[in-house]
Amino acid sequence: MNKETFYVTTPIYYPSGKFHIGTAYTTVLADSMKKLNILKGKDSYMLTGTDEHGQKIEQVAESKGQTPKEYVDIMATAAKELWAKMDINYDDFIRTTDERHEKVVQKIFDKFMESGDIYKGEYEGLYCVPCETFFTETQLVDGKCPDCGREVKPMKEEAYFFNMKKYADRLLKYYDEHPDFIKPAFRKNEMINNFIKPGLEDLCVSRTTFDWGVKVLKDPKHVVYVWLDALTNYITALGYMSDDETLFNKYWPANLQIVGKDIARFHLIYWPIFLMALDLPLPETILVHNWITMKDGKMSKSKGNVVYPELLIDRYGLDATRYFLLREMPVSQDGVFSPESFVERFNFDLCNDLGNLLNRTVSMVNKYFEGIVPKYNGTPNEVDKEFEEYTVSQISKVNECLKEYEIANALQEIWNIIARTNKYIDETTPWILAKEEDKEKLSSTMYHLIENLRKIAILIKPFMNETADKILKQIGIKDSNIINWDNLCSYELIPNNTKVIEKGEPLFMRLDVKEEVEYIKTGMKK
RNA sequence: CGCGGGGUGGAGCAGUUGGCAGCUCGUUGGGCUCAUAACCCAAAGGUCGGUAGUUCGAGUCUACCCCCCGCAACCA
Repeated sequence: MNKETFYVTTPIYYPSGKFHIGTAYTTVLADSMKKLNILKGKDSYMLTGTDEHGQKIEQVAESKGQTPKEYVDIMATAAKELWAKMDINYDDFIRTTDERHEKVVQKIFDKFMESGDIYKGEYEGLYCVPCETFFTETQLVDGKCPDCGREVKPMKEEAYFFNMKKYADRLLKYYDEHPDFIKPAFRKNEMINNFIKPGLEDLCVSRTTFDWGVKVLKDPKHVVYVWLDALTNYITALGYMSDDETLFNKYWPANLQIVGKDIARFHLIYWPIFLMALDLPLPETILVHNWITMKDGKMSKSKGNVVYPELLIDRYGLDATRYFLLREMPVSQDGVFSPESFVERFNFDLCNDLGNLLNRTVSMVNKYFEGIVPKYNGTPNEVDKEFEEYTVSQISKVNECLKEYEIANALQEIWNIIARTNKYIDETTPWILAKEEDKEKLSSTMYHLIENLRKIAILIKPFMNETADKILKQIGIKDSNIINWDNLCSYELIPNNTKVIEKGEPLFMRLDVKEEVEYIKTGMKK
């Protein structure tokens, strides 16, 4: 009943087009953290969703001859299909067009009006009449509208503003007192130097130039403008200010909110301030990750270098795709996607190191012990002892990385265990032990190999669930009590008479580099 | 102009509190046969962007400079 809780969120994605691997990355990251915390025995909850309001959606829908609602319904369905395909274990999918969300946004807006945090003012900007859009000076291309290239002119419109200035000092103090609030830490300096120190500007929270949004109850010609609508999803989804606040009371504040660097500012400044204004606790950690880029820079449709997750999943499987994304993206730096690196990681890490380790181990247990894993006999020799010590120390390294949400490093440390386990086979040379009929040593070696495979399976389970289960199945481990994070370090858990599968099945089949690189390149151009 | 990130053997990257420069891939040579032509070992290869300084000692600290990427405010 009183299990520790873990609440993780992704951003709500803006469905102005198909989701690419960047979006998939964020979601996989969140999903992995949820799965990890389930393995740790926590009551875990994950939220994702879509941000469906705004002028751009209105325009995209119109260009397709659909109403905004028709359009976002299609996109939300597509998103859910993708997450199902990617084994994303979310608990709730919030849409900003959900009634439960809209009603609470209106309540929050009213509350801020009453408290004086929101006031009526005038929004001044450069307006492109044909596009019906405001732009900032820096957005303009040669002083003209970036969309249509026509002249823009200064315009004013009535708008509501949120008083950000008032909270600037409190925010700085909060940053200072909560070093884990922002990860990686350099993002904090970026926010302070660029936005807070020069003086926060108040945020425009309503517009009158378009309709596709949440109506302001007390002034219906206004719709709530983007961030107040979007950011509050993290609490409206939990039922905050609704008739039933059970989930909210249980899971808020969030333990981890994952965002891309493009929306860092909104989550690191405006979001905490909104929460302060509501007198709510702030999330424990907001993790800002960088982007997946291509060799020629950012992914963009015009460059024809966009990679969609389906391309990789359909041909190479979900786990290979998830592994690549998590392994190749160092959260605090941009990671480069290339077909070559994808295929190489697949072959080296998945086939040669992991797949082959399982295969040779299963084969030996069958050959030398009729498939029955021998009993544990401690560490009868130095080699076994050193092997156990190494593995256990690696596991604590993995935990350290995960604590800091350095997932790529965590995977690297896990793969070090895999490499060390392969090396252990060469150190112990079971084929020679078999010839010499040194049953004691041979038993210990086989037991240690199986035990390490159990550990490896658990370690990768949050990231590659299906592969982990395949490994456990092949080494004959069924008892869920020995498949959890807490007893990861123990070496005494393989039950007597555990029997490995008779004929090992390859986890991953190696790829022809040339052929597959070509395949991915072709797929990227489509 | 400002702010943030980065500049480490052929490629991609690690290098917390300053102390013989590491990893993966590639190259070369060797070993093994349990295994998915997989696995293991070894070697070659770096004046750690530049200059000056602090120090017994700096990739790691200080100052200045050069180059690359991103951000620059209401654009999801």
